[in-house]
Amino acid sequence: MKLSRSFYRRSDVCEIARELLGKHLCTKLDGITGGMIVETEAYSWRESGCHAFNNKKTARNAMMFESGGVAYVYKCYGIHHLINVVTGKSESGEAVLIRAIQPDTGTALMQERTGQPLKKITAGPGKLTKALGIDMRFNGADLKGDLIWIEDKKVILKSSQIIASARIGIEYAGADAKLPWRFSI
DNA sequence: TACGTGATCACG
DNA sequence: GTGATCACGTAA
Repeated sequence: MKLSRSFYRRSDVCEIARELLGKHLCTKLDGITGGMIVETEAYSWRESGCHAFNNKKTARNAMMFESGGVAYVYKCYGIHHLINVVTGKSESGEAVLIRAIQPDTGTALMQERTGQPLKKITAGPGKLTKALGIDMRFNGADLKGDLIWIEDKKVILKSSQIIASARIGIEYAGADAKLPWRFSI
């Protein structure tokens, strides 16, 4: 079952980031590919690690201000596509970065796209987008559509299985870089 | 550890 | 227009 819009439109982005663990991110291009989400990070306009810090809207981050339930895709270091799930109400400027998945659907296609051993796909945010075929076409895509969606397969996680830690790659954010807004299984 | 990489944004 | 910067990946 695909996650509902009301799941995404809640106000606590950290809670949503935590609850996305164990859900399944899927895309459909040549075929369906997907896997279980095992690592996420929360971002909010209130802190300096976020593209939407201070509610500053730019061409790149505009999708972060849509109402929850769409994808925000951007290119990092000119090379890698990164995907976020936009959360909250319209104009709230919050999103969850998907950092890693555990592939389980369409694995042959994912290997073909990445040319990598399957387990390496779990390793980082730029690699999972390549495996799932995600590029700028996905920016703004509706997560209840047929191109990309997140499915609840009723995986039950104990709270002891979830680790909260500091987010990766945002040293420039000063004190906000230390917020424990990264969640992993 | 270090560096390639090019889009993006704040400045004129 | 231009230059500094960057939510990464890879090799070593």
